[in-house]
Amino acid sequence: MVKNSSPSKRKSIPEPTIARLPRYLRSFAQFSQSNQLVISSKELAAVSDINPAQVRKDLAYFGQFGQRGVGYDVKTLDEKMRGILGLNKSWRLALIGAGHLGTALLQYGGFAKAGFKVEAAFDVDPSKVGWELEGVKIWGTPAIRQVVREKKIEIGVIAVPASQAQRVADDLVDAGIRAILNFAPCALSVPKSVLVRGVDLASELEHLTYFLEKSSKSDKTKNSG
Amino acid sequence: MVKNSSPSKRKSIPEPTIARLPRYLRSFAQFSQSNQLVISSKELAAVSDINPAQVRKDLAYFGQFGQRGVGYDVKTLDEKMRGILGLNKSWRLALIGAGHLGTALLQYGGFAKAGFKVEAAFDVDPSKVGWELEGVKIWGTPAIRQVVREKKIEIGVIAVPASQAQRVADDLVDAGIRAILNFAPCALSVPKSVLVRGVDLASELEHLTYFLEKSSKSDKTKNSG
DNA sequence: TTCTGTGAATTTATTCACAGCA
DNA sequence: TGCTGTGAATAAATTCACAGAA
Repeated sequence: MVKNSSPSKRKSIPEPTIARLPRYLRSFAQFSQSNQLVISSKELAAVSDINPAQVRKDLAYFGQFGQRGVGYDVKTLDEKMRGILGLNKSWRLALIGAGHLGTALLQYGGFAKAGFKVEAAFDVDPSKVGWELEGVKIWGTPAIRQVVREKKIEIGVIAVPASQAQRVADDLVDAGIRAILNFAPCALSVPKSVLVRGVDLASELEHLTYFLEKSSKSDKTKNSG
Repeated sequence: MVKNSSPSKRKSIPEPTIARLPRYLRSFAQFSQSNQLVISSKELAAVSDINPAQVRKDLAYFGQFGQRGVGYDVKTLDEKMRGILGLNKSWRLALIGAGHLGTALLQYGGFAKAGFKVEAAFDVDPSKVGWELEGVKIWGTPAIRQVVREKKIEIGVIAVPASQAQRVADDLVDAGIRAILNFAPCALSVPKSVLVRGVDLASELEHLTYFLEKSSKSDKTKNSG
């Protein structure tokens, strides 16, 4: 309906490109640590296990950050990419489910480092309610709507069993959440204005076993053929 | 080099197809529960949020499982897909890192249900060594090589901090592991005979914020234009 | 020279559209 | 009629290959 004419997105960015940006970000951190100020697409490609032309194309979608004959300034590129991923602001998160997975997510430094601030945690277990976990207050699940609304929380992280996930998602949607990261192994139905990203741990293993199974089978074929 | 002529893979299967198989598996479970014996590609597509033609093409890569005018027998399809994903056997897993994430992975029933058996857990913390976690014995990390080899463990799940991940991966490789699922936010360098799949929790959030940031920006554009 | 930025070529994945079977 | 299976058409992503800037 709307013509795509804004200068920041003359062509729409391919999904796989977006998925690669966080990987580049990790690489910049690596290079920064070893005081390397400039990187070439070739180097970046090598550590990210990607084709150099792909790297250049990915970066070029967002502007001309490199210098011909030289490469890319690590710091500049890091800042630009953070801006593109929306990591210049501190996003307000809610964690639903204060079990082991929830605790792992809070402890794991990656969230805070990338500018995510967990504003509240929720759990059904009354013995947990009122306590703090890694400095984050735990509320009962009935409080989700009110607290999420009051604290203007933008992203919900669902770390509850599959049986409870849809109910939690409904509450988050009611409270005006903008995006959900779902660790429960089930699909969620939400209005299409709300972004959902699912991480299914068992799926990842099943993807591995597909290849293991396949290679076992071709070994057998080799012997019998 | 080698001509691809085996009947089970006349054409090589697209990666995205493989990634969708676990999703189909979840859907079959749903339909089985509600005693629906037959599904059409349309129904399967609706719950999986995929195009029906895509569903048919995905399934047809592996054989002709459907019946024209009718649909697919849920039970048959479920069994076939499990076979293709290698889920008919019980895979032997090692969990490295018995912190909150490791515990969450053990507790989360999805692994056992999909036929994964965690044979041993490992941790650097001496106070954990010798104890059991969800019925799985915890060993010290120096035991990785011996235990993995003795128990013929095939898949390693790395749930340790990034700083320790590469060392752990090296030990697993030495012990003859075939695949690694890596939850540490870093790339691992392993021989190419070993499969690695990384799950980066922060990346998933960053993917979400990219879209949130973009929609915020286009809102502003709307007002100023 | 070296390395970026980018059209063109190629490869891969998705969707259409319909023949064929129940 | 209703649905699968699949070539053909389309769309999307990757890679090549080279012009152009430092």
